[in-house]
Order: sequence, then C-alpha cells, then structure tokens
Amino acid sequence: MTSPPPKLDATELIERFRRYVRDHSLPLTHQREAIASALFSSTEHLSGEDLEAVLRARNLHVGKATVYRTLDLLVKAGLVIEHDFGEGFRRYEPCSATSHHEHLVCLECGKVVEFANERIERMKALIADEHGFRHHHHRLEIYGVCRECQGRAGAPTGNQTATTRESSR
Amino acid sequence: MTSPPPKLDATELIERFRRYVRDHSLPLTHQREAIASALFSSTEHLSGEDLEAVLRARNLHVGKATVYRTLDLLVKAGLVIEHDFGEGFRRYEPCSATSHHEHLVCLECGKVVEFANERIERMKALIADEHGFRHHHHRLEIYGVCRECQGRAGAPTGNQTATTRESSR
DNA sequence: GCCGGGTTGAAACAGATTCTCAACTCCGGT
DNA sequence: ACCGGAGTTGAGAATCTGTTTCAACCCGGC
Repeated sequence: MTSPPPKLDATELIERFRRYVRDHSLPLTHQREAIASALFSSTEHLSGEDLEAVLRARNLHVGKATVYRTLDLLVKAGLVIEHDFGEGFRRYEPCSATSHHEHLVCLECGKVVEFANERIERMKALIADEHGFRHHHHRLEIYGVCRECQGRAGAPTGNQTATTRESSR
Repeated sequence: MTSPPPKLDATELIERFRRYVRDHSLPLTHQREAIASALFSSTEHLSGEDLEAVLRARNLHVGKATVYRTLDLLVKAGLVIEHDFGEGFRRYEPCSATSHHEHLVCLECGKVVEFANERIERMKALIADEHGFRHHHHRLEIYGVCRECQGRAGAPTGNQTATTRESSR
C-alpha cells in the first residue's frame, strides 16, 4: 500500500537536463550545470535560498536570479518538482522515478517523509469528476509530529532538516 | 459520499468571538468587531487584502496591520481557518459547522468548491500512523478546470471569484 | 576567432505580511 | 463620570521570497 520511493540518480538526471537544453537549443552554462547538479545530488526538499547556500558552500557564486530562473527551467523540463508546504516559500525536489507521491511533514523538526497511495490517487480523480472538474494536479500534505520528536516531548528543538530558518509564516 | 457543507451563521460566530475575547480579558475594539463581522458574513475565501477592501467599501478605515493581527487572533480562537492555495498569499474562511472539508480550486477562474470525504479522512490518519507520525492536520487541494471554464475553452478570462489579482505566483 | 542571441548578476522592484513605536482606547476600579 | 495602565492601533518602515531590468558577458555555430 505504501512503498519507499527510489530516486533516479543524479547523473541520469544531469544527462537528461543536458539533453533537454541541447534539444531546445539553449546554451548550457556553468551556472546551469552547477545548480542542476547541486539540486540533483541532494535528497532534501531544498528552497531557493537553501540552494544558494549549497552553491556558496562550494565556492560557486551564482546570482539568486539565475538560481530561480534555472529552477523554473528544471521544472519546465520535468526534472524537478516544485512544492509549497505553506511556509511562505517554495521547495524543490529532484523528480523521482516513481509515480506521484505525497508528503508527511514533521511540525517539530521539519523532516519530510514521502509516501504513495494508489487508493487516494484514484479517489482524487473521482472527486474531481464528481464536481465536473477536469483534474490537473493536486496537493496532499499531512502535518504532524514524527516518532523521534514525540520522544523528546514538547521541548522545541530548532533541529531543521533542510532549512535553518524558522518557518514561522 | 460528498455533502454540501453548511456554515455556522455570522451572528453565532460573532457571539463566540466576543466570548473568546472576554474570556481572555482582551479589549473588544471596534476594529476587531468590524473585521470579524466582515469576514464572518462572507461566503468567500478572502485574502487579507480582500478583507481590507471590504472594510474600505463600508467606509471603515482599518490599518492592514490590524487586519492581519485580528486574523491571527481569529485563527487562534478557532473561528477562522487559514488556507494557502499556493497563490503567494493566504485566504481566510469562517469556520464551518461541518467537520473538516477539502477544496477543489479552478485554475482558470479561481473558483473554490468545498467537499468532504470520510474515506480520505480515515486514510490520512492511517498513513500518519503507519509512518509513526502523530497526525495534527493536513491539507488536500485538487486543482483543475471547472465545468464552466471547460465550456469556454482555452480563452483566459480574468473572472476571479474572491480576488481580482491574477494569482501568477 | 567572430558574432549574435541567450544568459548572467547586481540592484531595483514587487507583493504579502510583520515590526516599530508613539498615540490612543478599552475597561475595571473608584 | 473619571483615572490609569495594559493592550491596541496605524502609518510607515522593514522583511522576506521571488521577479524584473539592463548592460556586460558567455556559448556555440560559422
């Protein structure tokens, strides 16, 4: 019913990106390669700002405008999925090989766990139908507290997974 | 399987708000009453900006800071639900009498249709459990094109329901 | 190597929301 | 009704994510 979703590996994704860029006769710049490979080699759900930080840590200076432009390009190319967990900014995730999946988000530590569920998937199509909607996409997130955080009760630890920022919004 | 969700009426909600404010020994200001009643008497999913506009139309000058502060208060009081449909801003909805419901959002005209589904509800609790999460809340939105907009194909009409702004984000 | 269109980056801008802080209002006690 | 003080208000500044601008620059075909 619920299965662990394996990812395409980074090199495969980079390859596809190169192909996409070439096939659309767009220049393959250093910046684009750097951004794509940084994102592809991460297992987190990175925000634009996170990505900038990763690149900076690798001593690559890339303007944020370029980061966001490249993210849009990667989304358009279908190699990256854009998420909005209601934090006031968006996160990006390398496109996985598995079909659509949903997210469990821990309210304490920010951890994100992925899951897929056929039945819910089918139900959504059904419900859209019922109301005369042509289903385009959807969004399902479950917010709660993960096992680890339930352990160390209430104690608010700022132990964020992908971002340091307190998502207060 | 899917039922139309009736709302608590505005006067009932206002009453509860007065009680909440009193019970927390907070002052009941004109601004708070105005904001609450404006939101409660609306059937739309209003944004902060929408709400400001409604108040302005009633010749009530309320600063935006106060609007947002009061919205937070109403959310904390459990009388209003906050939504983020990924438009780059939040919308607020008077708390309905019915149990939790989800949203169908039209990508063309912005219309929002509510629906409830017991089965999905149960499934979510189950999935959270399965992954060791203590379920807190969740969020399910289905995006698509409503029947009316399917009629006038492709033609992008800026026919927004609650907001004029093109939600481009 | 040259050329030209697409790309880049710094900085300005945009839109939603929050913060600052002095002036003001509510409300319980008198 | 009047006082006092805690809490609230509002104008504007600040913040935060993301986009736009535009001159300088790079990629890739010739």
